[in-house]
Amino acid sequence: MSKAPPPKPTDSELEILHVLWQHGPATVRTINDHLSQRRQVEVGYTTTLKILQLMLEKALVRRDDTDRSHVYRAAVREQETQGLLLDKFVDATFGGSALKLVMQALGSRSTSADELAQIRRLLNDIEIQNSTSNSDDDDRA
Amino acid sequence: MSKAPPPKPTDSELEILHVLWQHGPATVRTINDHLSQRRQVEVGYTTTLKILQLMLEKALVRRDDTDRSHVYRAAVREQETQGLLLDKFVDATFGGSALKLVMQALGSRSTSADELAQIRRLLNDIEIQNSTSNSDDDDRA
DNA sequence: CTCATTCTACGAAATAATTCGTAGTTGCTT
DNA sequence: AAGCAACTACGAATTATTTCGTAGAATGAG
Repeated sequence: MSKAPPPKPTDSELEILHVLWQHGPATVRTINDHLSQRRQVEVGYTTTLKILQLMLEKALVRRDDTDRSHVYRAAVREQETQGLLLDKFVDATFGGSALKLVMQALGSRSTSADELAQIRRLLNDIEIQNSTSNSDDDDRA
Repeated sequence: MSKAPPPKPTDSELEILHVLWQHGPATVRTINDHLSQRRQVEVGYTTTLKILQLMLEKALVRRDDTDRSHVYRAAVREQETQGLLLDKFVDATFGGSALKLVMQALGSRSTSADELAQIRRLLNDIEIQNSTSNSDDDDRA
């Protein structure tokens, strides 16, 4: 019983994870540069450092401190983390209904024909999965 | 230029808004009872009161203080609020891609055939809207 | 070697959210 | 009228997050 699952990252932590997911392992300097670019206001170097140190304690990142400039890398997967956050968000905001979420996401927003097509494809895949895994669940397309 | 848009509600505030959206205007006592039921741990009465007072300042609720027990009601609409929260969430978690959000929501989750059908219907509606509002935008299905 | 630069560690301030205790008021019951 | 119960207002403790300054160690240039 030693493994606590990594906790929900905060907003700042998530921003850093995005950088790591996109660019791979990086030093504080590099991460801070990316962060400063994406923002209107610069981020202090030690701010980024501090957050990374906290993330290390929370096991959201790992670090290689062989060199003087430590190299951090994400310790949680992008999809899993997004899934975790999504679960909480759906519960808090849509009372647990993923359907409502999807309706809201598609409804109040301009979605391109391309995206709609992709979603359609996904729906097909899911229905195929459902019917093959569940032999008698036979709804026609 | 006096109207600031109501700010993003916090988690607790959202929980209270859910109660108000579902049950309509209510006293602190009533709201607190609902909250306590949905939780494993009871919520202190004054905790709920305090949050409602803050929500009043933020203009997330209005209150009728005619009677000694003030009656609170939501001052923001459910759909608009959910849309606001969704926007921020999509930005923070999926880099602004609603598509990724929908894929994740549908993909890593068991969605019933019924829900899938509803989403299909929604997709159809959207495509119809797209093609009728935009005369020359004629993409075949 | 000495100095300037770059790095880590850490303390601490600022802000926000959540929680609850206490004081004081109002209204009802006996 | 006296007392009890319920209500509002408000201060304050607690926790989490974000921010940054400063100290001290390591590195590299001259």
